[in-house]
Amino acid sequence: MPTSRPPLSTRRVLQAALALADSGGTDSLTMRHLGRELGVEAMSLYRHVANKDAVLDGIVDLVVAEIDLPGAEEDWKVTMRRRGEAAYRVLTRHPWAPPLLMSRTNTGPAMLRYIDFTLGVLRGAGFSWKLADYAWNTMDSFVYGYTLRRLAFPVAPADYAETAATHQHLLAGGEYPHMAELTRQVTLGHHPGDPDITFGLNLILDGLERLRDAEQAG
Amino acid sequence: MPTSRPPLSTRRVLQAALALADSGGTDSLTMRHLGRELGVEAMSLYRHVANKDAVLDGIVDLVVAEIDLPGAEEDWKVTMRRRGEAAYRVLTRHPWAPPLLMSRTNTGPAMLRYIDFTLGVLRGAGFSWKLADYAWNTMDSFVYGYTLRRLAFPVAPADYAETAATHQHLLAGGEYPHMAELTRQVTLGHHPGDPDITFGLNLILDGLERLRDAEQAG
DNA sequence: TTTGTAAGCTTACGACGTAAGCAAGGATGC
DNA sequence: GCATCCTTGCTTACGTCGTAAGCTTACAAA
Repeated sequence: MPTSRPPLSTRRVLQAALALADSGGTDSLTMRHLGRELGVEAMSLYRHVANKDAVLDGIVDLVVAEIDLPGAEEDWKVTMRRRGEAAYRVLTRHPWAPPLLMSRTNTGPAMLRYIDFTLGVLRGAGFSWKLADYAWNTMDSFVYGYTLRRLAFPVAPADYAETAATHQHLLAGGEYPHMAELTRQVTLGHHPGDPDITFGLNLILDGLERLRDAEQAG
Repeated sequence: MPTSRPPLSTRRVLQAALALADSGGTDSLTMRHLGRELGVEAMSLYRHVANKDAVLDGIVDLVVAEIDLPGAEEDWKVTMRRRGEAAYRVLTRHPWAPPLLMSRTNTGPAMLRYIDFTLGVLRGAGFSWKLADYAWNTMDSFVYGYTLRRLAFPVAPADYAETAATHQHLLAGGEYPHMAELTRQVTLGHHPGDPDITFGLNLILDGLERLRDAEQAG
């Protein structure tokens, strides 16, 4: 008679799955491993989740739910920038999540809430429905794309120069002259390597503002 | 004595793998299936590729190599826009590719050539090294993010209104008022749904141009 | 002829997701 | 108090995967 354990539930299964993914990535998230973590056989999990895909969908929505929706600031651009930065922070805290988030159609409640909030902010700032829709799609394409690229190229900004130096030989053949020179610039410390996500966010937000103004003027 | 077949080679293995992925997605790309396609046992493939990851890296670079580099136009913005559109077209022709492309560190020759070309265009347009680096990173984050989102939400523009109508019930609860209204707008035909990739490309390119001008003026 | 080497084959192992059915225990109806 | 059922978790098993280890065959060089 082992120590009695709390009974399983969908919620407990998903939370354990999230913890497992956080500690070892998607590879370590197997039904058997997840069962072991909960002190249970793998097949028992199927009483509480339909299949592994349901587990993946579930933990992705748990992550999305972690994204704080900023309060409604007076300035919509500030709100939107914070929203993008918050998403980036949360997604990089769970590096296994973005590939899942983007390669499956996700309509979990947290995601819907997130989108609804965004539409509200843009409408409040005077965007037409059409432009608001374009706007959040453009923002999110960038945020997710940026996050994924950052994760797939996991060089901390501080190490960038060093890594660049290491890869110099790849570029030495003269086949990629511009990359070679760019790498040299980074190595010399003339510029810091990858842009912060704020760079792109501001670029897009400024552009959207101009489009909104043109729309209102026209 | 079966019909003699051409001998295996890394190239032939990768081409067969590409064809297999194109016809049935990543799921159907298994070593055994790939061997069968080539009239060979699975283990024979390991004479020509290190392991399955090498196959995946290889076919991703084959896809990247399909992206036409536009000729150097007089207008850098036109060139850059075409570049983004070409990438989008190629990647949607191989819908299994973007998730792979973005979730593994890729430095295949086709990718390096693609980046080098882009840097050259931007430098030719008067961008500093730093701004050119930021610029292509921002562009590509958007292009890949947009492409992935588009693939994960595979509603052809023409079907959008219909799909929206189908999902109306999800929104009827009043929990997501802005989404509900947006959906209604789409259903009424007031706007066409998802933006074309050109919308975001132009937005970003205009913003980059302004930054370059400011840089040159400063 | 001998010998070396490369290409492909055979067998096998330890994962994986999950279908099918069983066992035990608590709740419910009489 | 007893019989019933339903819930929860367990056991066993199947087909699939990537790939390690070693074998066979055939041709080229000596």
